Amino acid sequence: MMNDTENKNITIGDVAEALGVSKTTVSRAISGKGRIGDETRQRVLDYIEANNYRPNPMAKGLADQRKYNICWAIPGDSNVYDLPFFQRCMAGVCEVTMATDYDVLISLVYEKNISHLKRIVENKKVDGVILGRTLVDDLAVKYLKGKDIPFVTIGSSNEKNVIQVDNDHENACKEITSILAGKGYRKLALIGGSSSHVVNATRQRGFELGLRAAGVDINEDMLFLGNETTADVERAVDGALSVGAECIVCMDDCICRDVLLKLRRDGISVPGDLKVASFYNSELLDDNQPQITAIQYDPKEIGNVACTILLKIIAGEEVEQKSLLGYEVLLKESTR
Amino acid sequence: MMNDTENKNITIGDVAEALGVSKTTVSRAISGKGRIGDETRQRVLDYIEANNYRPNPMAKGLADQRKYNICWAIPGDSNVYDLPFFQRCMAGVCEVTMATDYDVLISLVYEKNISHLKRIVENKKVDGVILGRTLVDDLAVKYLKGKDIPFVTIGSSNEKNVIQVDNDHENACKEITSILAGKGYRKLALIGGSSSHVVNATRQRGFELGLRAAGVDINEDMLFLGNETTADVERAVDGALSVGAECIVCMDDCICRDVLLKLRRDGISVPGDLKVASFYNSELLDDNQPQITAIQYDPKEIGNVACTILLKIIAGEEVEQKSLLGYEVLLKESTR
DNA sequence: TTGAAAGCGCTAACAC
DNA sequence: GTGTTAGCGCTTTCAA
Repeated sequence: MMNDTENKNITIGDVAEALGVSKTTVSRAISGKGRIGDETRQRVLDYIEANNYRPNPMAKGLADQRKYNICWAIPGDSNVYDLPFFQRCMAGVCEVTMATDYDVLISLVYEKNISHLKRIVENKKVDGVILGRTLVDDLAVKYLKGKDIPFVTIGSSNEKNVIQVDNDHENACKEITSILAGKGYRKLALIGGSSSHVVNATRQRGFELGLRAAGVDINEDMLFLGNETTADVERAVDGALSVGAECIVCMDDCICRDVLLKLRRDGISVPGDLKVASFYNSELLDDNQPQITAIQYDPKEIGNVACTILLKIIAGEEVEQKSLLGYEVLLKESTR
Repeated sequence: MMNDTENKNITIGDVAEALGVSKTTVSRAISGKGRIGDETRQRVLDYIEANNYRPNPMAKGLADQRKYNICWAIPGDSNVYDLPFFQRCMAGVCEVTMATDYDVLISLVYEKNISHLKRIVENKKVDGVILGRTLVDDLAVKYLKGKDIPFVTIGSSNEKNVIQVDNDHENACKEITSILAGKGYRKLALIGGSSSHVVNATRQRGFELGLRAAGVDINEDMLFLGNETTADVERAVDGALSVGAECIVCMDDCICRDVLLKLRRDGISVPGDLKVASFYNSELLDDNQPQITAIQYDPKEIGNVACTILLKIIAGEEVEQKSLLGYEVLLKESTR
């Protein structure tokens, strides 16, 4: 006898009929909700397994008002979304959903335009949202707070009552800064990026705490912040050199790369003439000779945690307001 | 009078009632299907607009058996998925869906495990699939062919009857190779990666066609293929040098980076002692001094095209079996 | 041109 | 413990 053919669309009704029970019973066997006889449940489960029955998520969603999708929202600006950070983070998110009934829907959001996210939320296509990046004055955060939908942000938000998961940037930056100062490099210049990112403010704070911890006074002239373009960074490098920096601390990998290129072009040797460290490590720095002292995070872990938390919220469980993840300080050649 | 508040869930029934028409009429006004009076349609449309009514996609999907989602399937292997290529491609896909009713669902697929893709397809969560990468003997391709679901592959497939979109790697590689040979570099070594990727075979063919076009005989000893690890590549570089290569042609950006690092460590200067070119350009090579001669593609465009094609198939339109996209040959310092 | 009614496949009161 | 029934919000015959 032929095994079950690739039945087009076997429904809960078919299963019920085949087994001579009601749809409700089948539903109960699957969901585990409601009371049902052990033997009956097993019969149903066996049949389902054997015939590869899959509940239609549309119907289920319609009936129980759930979508079984979450939204992964990342910056749509081309120079941002291709940072490996987001891919890894996303993989972390997917890893978690793979073990559940949930799937991940993508949304590209822009600094001033979150219309796609709005559409997804208003079309009720998702049960929750993970914001892959958080800005200081984040449109998406504000929007989601106004809606009745669970969401978590990756990276810290200044907004109140927002569930967030982040690396412990502050302590990481504090630690690496004080280590550097402890090594005797007391003229540390900080070169930082756009101040519209919460994380940059956090890193700056970590930097200052680190200096203080090492007993070094903070010198405003050594802070070069708000650099957006490569040209800005290059200017900052010149500035740092002109005020006699012994070590340049870069707020992130992109800046550090620009700094290193500039130094190489100018014939300034690292660590010979100048030390360099970065508050964020990535493959952008991997190839550099010498290897760069930097803070190492695990983006995938962030994705994991963010997703786990979101699913908990959706399930109605309580969660921490803020989760801080660990880091590693990699001391390399560039500050030797 | 208060403007309409953020009504929780305004449904087609609410609209119908408010307007004193039937749900059918509202449905027709929205879809454009069926006959309806101009004036009636306009009234409905205006009301919908004013009250920000959004049809529930679950209900719509249930009724018309569509999911209004497509699947974006990418490799789940950590060393692969974070290639900027996939992010950019994905952005291209999203760009297209943003202008439609469709959204994008992510699936991570592995070389030997496509269970997540299967789940998404069997749970009927999507109307079609875009495979971000194609392997020679691709599990996902085989699986999807057996299912009755539209899909397109990015990258070429050897399987028959598969809709595919790809860059014109063969002609690109042929062109750059013959240009190099035409410059007088006749001892060209090719260093290539895993042969389980269709694209690598295509590139090899392009390389050989380019040599032939330039009247250079193909020398098997100059082909270093199937290199998986950095160590493999380094060995290949040694091999290439030992057979007297004047120019190393790298099959992709990753290999090229490894080659460049190795050469730098060995004190071999480019282009002084040896020329280097790459069949694929990316930011991995951007920072290199000298700049590397390479083929430039536009991943985002691939995403655009793949998605457009998939949506056409879903809509029942005819599409080309294979779409080949353009390229640019960047001649830089490294082969000067 | 419009409407009534029957589903799409599933869940959840509420009976039995 | 199991079944009946009434939805979830939308589309689509079929009549009017």
